[in-house]
Amino acid sequence: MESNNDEPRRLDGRTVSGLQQALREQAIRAMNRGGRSHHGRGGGRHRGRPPGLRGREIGMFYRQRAMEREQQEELESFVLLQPEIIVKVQKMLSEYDSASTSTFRSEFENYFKSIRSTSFEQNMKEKLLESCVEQDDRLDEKMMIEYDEMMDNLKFQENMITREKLPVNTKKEEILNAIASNQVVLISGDTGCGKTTQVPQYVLDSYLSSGKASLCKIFCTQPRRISAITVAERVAWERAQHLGESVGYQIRLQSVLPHERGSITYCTTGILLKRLESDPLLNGISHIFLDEVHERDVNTDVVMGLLKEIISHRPDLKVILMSATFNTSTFSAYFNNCTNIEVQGTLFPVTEFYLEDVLEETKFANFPEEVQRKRPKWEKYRNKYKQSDSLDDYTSFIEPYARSVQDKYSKFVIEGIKNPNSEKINVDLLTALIFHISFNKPAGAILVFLPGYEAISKLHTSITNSKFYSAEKFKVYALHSMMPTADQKSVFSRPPENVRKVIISTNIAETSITIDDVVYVINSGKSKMTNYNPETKLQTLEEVWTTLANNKQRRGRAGRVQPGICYHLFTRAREFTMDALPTPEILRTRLESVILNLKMLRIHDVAQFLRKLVSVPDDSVVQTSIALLKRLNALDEREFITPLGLHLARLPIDPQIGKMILLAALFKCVDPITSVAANLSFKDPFYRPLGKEKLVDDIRVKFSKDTKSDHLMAANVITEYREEKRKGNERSFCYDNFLSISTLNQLEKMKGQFTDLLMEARFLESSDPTDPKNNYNSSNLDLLRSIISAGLYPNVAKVRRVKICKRRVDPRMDIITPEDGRVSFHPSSINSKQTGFEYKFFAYFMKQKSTAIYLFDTTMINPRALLIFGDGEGAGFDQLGNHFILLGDSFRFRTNRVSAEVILKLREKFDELLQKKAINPGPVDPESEDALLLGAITEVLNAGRFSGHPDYSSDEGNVM
DNA sequence: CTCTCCCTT
Repeated sequence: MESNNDEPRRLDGRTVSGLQQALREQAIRAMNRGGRSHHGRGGGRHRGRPPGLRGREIGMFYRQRAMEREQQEELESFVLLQPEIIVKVQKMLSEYDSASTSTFRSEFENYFKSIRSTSFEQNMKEKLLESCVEQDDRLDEKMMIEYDEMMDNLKFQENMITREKLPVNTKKEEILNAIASNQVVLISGDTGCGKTTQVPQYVLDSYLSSGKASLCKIFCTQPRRISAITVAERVAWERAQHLGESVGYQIRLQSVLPHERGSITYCTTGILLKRLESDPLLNGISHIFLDEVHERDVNTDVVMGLLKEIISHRPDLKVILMSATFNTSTFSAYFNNCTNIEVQGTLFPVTEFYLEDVLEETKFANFPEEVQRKRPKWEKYRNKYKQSDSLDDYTSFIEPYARSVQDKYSKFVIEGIKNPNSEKINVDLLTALIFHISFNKPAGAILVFLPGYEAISKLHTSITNSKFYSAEKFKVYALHSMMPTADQKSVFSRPPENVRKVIISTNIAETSITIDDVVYVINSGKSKMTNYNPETKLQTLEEVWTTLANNKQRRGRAGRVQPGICYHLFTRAREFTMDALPTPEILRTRLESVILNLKMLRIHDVAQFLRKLVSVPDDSVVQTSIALLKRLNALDEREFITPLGLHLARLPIDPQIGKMILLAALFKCVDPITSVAANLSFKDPFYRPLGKEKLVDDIRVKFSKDTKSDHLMAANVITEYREEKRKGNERSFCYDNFLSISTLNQLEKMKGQFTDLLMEARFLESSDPTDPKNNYNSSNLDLLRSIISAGLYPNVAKVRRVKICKRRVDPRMDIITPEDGRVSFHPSSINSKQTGFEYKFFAYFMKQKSTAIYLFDTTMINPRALLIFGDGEGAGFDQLGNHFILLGDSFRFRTNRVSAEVILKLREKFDELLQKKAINPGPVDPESEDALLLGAITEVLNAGRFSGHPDYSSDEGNVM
């Protein structure tokens, strides 16, 4: 350890130890004053400016120096352990040092070694020998009889009349022939053509009727849980059966499985991917349907890449890709130019209008002044102005188009579209158009697509405040994943006659929520999309123009019951510039989980595999993700999966959160931490109904109970929910607190799944998250914080200042991370409402840049926990001879030699313990040396709690 | 001073 080097150095004529002593005293005095400490900032001799500077240069010099100083101070903190703790912990550690090392638990070793040493190819070859499907004559006969019975069923026959009218039915024979004579077939057709419900049935029925049902086991993947269920229900209904006979579904934590053979299972793509981990050849499955491949979600892209390899080892496996009708050549080309059968026909025709038509029809001419304010120079440094096009650009873009249509439209329309503000979302225009339709067009619901919460909120207010609005004549719904309406049935119900239903929605209504009675669609042409910037390593959420594919999908939502109308609120000129398709998700996201899961499949050269996907992610993103996995110790230097990595890969959760629940098992605080993990990996149980934002924020703060933690707030919510449920009170509890029952139930189920898996991996002895055996430390708040930070590490931020403003409700905060500089708590985080903190450090999971870099969920952390559970290049002396200890690449803590020694030793030993536990999983025996180590860690953490003892508390400094 | 969306035997 560097700090062991006690070689005295001379600095300004003082000995190192003397200077240290002086600095320490100065630091302690500063802390006693309760202010921000300015300890150890060079002596007066160094303050002078270089000679020869003049005028402005002098100012620049001081400004520069102040900035540098501030920057260093931002990242520097102070930590000292109490002497009595040091003695105690050193004693514990010396006993621990003599302890024996651990060996592999044998069954785990075999499994681990097979994963590291075999390849994906080899594994498939081995699995091929294990099983093959054999025809079962008796089963075939039994199922043929059942099939005949089904065909005689009147209900089945009645349903068949409707089924035969579906467009896909015209291609039934062609499809069956293509599947029979090709291993891979692409079927394309638009919404409503019937491909999802019918094609798997065509295949199944052909096997049933030819007496080969035992050779048919169909899986059909869906990108969404809901569609897997609803499609399965629909298909069972068409067959006049119940779910669980020839049709079933499987989604996470919920399934109704059909008969083992001669059946169709609708499942999510994630389920198939998980199954591939243990069953890479999909043994027993005869047909895989991949539905909605055009959506290009990560899972579908990865499954396509895997299937491409699998089919050569499974010549009897049939793969059927199903897609909308755009971009089909991409998929066909990907599978060696496979046959593409295109199904013509869809729902009802939809007439399209564009902004210029809408202006003409509504006579709307009221766009804001077109002249853009000449910007002061400094504004170009502010993000929000950066991406807006200049007026000149817009003019040269719209002029040619405006000229080409000037004879077809009124002058005010041409002037309107020449105004660049006509491309911004205009609530007045939207409101005018909605009332125009309502009062002048035949009955039918109106669906408005807007980018996000803010626009929905504004339009909702504008409509309901309008003089044309009345509650008797209108039923207005806002649809957003965070609003209760998205979970309720009311939005589907048809309103009484003469009542106009208006739905204002995000793109949730593009695919996830289908409202049948929509006849009018208003497409703002905007949507929000996350992106990942490999250079800044930041996830962003940006408002973007929709693509032609989005427009088509939105348009189609108007034609489900009758011919419809779609109003696009952009010009035909703008449409011409729009992209054909959205960027595939795999190009917009981080890849840690994908990579770890590929490693589980024994694909060692992940980068090479990813290069074979339909869309190849940027290599720098792959490398960044691998680097993080190495840092988490999930991969070793040669990028092989480690024992820890293997445990993390088996958990259905991000590796960082997986690490958190493994630690919770070791530290016996399973209930709250699995709550945190479920919450982070699924979704927030709080609704945010329109107009209730402040109320919900207050309730969140109430649930946080002064923990200064969004994570523990969520854990408190789950605990209280469970308690209320026990009393039979859950409905009113959820209603009063804007909570989603279905989300809370799913979170509870996920917790159970985590503990099941932890027990299976032998980290726990009880699979009940609430079992006292799993929760000896669950009320130790500081420990809970530490486990959260250990999991989320290296996601650390530091609050430098909290300033209470008279004019604002929430205080202003000065927060930084080493990678990003200035960041902010997201306004929905309970910590954005706090007026002071006991510690300056915060762990976060989600960081996203929109109008600022926001941390969405944060927990205040004892910096000692970060030092023990984090990483860094150790410790040493700075130029002034002060001891310091490093956290990560940038944070630096001033300390003394013994404190540094103890902390680094704990860090090292804890890493060892985790690795030891990974190869020999098991709970920590309270009598063992491991318990001694955990005890020592707990000791240091507890002693570091803010205790009103400023001499020895760590760098909490009571940020105010 | 704010919240596209989806998912894991």
